[in-house]
Amino acid sequence: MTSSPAAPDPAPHAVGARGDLFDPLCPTRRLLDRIGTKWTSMVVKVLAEADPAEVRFAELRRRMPGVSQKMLSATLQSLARDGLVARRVEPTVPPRVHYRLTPLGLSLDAPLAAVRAWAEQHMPEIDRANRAADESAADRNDEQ
Amino acid sequence: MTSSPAAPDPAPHAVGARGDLFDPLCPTRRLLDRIGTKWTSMVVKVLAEADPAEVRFAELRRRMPGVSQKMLSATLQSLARDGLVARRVEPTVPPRVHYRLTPLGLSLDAPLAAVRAWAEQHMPEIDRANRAADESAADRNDEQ
DNA sequence: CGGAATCCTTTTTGATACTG
DNA sequence: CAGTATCAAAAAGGATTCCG
Repeated sequence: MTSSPAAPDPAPHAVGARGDLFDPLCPTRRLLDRIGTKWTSMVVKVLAEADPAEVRFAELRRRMPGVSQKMLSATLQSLARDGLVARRVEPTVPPRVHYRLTPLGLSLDAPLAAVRAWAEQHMPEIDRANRAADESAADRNDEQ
Repeated sequence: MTSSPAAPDPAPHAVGARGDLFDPLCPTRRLLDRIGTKWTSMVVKVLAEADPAEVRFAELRRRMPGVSQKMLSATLQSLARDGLVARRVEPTVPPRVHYRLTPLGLSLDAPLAAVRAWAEQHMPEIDRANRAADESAADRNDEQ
């Protein structure tokens, strides 16, 4: 991925690694680099569906089985930097940190939901295609 | 990414690296792992917009500045395996290979177009948010 | 509690060279 | 032309430890 959500990007405005020699780093690519980031779109989904819109870190983690706190933290920072989630810290003695989607983040949920819907509808077909491809490969190995 | 589109995946049906101990590897995640793959969604876009629906490898490459032929090849293989693109080989002496979207692949373009549209509409906001975040960071460094 | 920092491993990507 | 193979670099991800 071009932009790194995990690392606090030392040179935030240096768009391409070696500069934008080629494509103008189209917004779509940049966005997909972000939402492709393993946990990003899940955070958006979970927050979009959260009923009290604000969710605490630990609770968020509980709702996303498999995230390490490092990745969740990095993902949330990245989303906050992008203005998609808002962070609120209660200055209590063990601090309580709440996250929620901004209006911008919420608006992203719509197109993502479309992708989700497509995935749920068509992944079986993709799986079938994969099995078919595997079989053909096996056939080619058998034919002698 | 969980599934590797570049490498011909030695164990195609082993969904999770350590098994699906947690989430059932929801279809959405699996799909996003694929379309997050740097070039996948661009191939879908380019092929969806191609007027003769079929495009040759070299032409495809020309339309996607920055792809290495290795990655384009890997991406196309992955998409073909998933049943999203069809491959047609003319058995001429230098072979001509054409790619086109399958109906399934074409149907994926719709949700992806929604994401693209969102990106083009809102990336300026995201950029603004990033600049704001950078400034705050700079401020925090200046205050002594 | 919510992280930040560090270390280490796996995956991904790109350059380059070679082939049917 | 359309790849494959190989190698090296980089990025992502996870585990662990430490801190306010």
